[in-house]
Amino acid sequence: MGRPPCCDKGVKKGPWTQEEDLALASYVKEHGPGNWRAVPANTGLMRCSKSCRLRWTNYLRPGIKRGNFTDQEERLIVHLQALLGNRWAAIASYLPERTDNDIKNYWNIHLKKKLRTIQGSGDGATSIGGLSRCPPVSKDQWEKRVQADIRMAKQALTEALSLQKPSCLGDRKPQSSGFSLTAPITTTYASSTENISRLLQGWTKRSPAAQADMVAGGDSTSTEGSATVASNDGVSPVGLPDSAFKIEAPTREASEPNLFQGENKSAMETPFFISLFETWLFDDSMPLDDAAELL
DNA sequence: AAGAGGCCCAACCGCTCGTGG
DNA sequence: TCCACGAGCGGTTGGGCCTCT
Repeated sequence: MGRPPCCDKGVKKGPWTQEEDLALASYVKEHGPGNWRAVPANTGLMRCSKSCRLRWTNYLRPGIKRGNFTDQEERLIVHLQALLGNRWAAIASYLPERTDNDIKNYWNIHLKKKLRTIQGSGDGATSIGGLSRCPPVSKDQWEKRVQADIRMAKQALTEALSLQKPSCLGDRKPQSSGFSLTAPITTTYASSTENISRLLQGWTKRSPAAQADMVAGGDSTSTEGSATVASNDGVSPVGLPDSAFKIEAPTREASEPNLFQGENKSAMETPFFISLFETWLFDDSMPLDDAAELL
């Protein structure tokens, strides 16, 4: 398996120029993302395929929001990181408009520091959502605070998603029988030629038929992670096909979130965890401790 | 004003996974 | 079943910019 042979020799490295960006964007607009290996050859870019993909995914892709993270986004990241570990692509799938790279950077630069401060002031106990579970305030106070944080995060997430497809979020409560619509969707423009073509045509509204088409059509090239991120210019999460049940998530057995780091990235075997997670994330009435117990 | 140090982001590297032959 | 290859992910780093002294 080794490294791809594309990054060896004769490839340009370093910052991208405007011309290169233009060439890449034009190519993707015409052909859609994917088949990155063909990009350098067809555009004349002296970049390796990986570099092209990265540039597109993290910078050129439409719908990327740049700049400061909002409080809600920050909290959502903290909570998701506590649950999923350093699975930035998975976390990014819950944050439309943000790339995994952005989230990763933001975590490493800002949040890690913040959490260290928080935990440093506490007893360093296991935290959920980055908040010490043994804070100096009373448990009730602390729980309320956490609930408020979660509610804000949920609101931000809901807004982000509903901006793009309100109809799909009518019932946000996850169904116990399986996966809900609030989950990250694995079919997205970033990995779908069809979607990117549509997206670049500036479509902002999709008919139910088109949405159904996307779901039914599936996307053989879609995988997970950053590719699941929808843009803010019209692409939105859609109904989830069974085949899309590939979200990366820790297994139920793992009780310590950070143990998830570096573990096998195989597809999740059961919707159980996701269901629980979403229950926790979206159910105002679920006490944090209960959720933690369940996890 | 200028140098040092820190911060931040874009990009790269190396590994793993998925898929097709 | 095995192997090769393309794609994706997470960790790390280079270097520009900003702040402090």
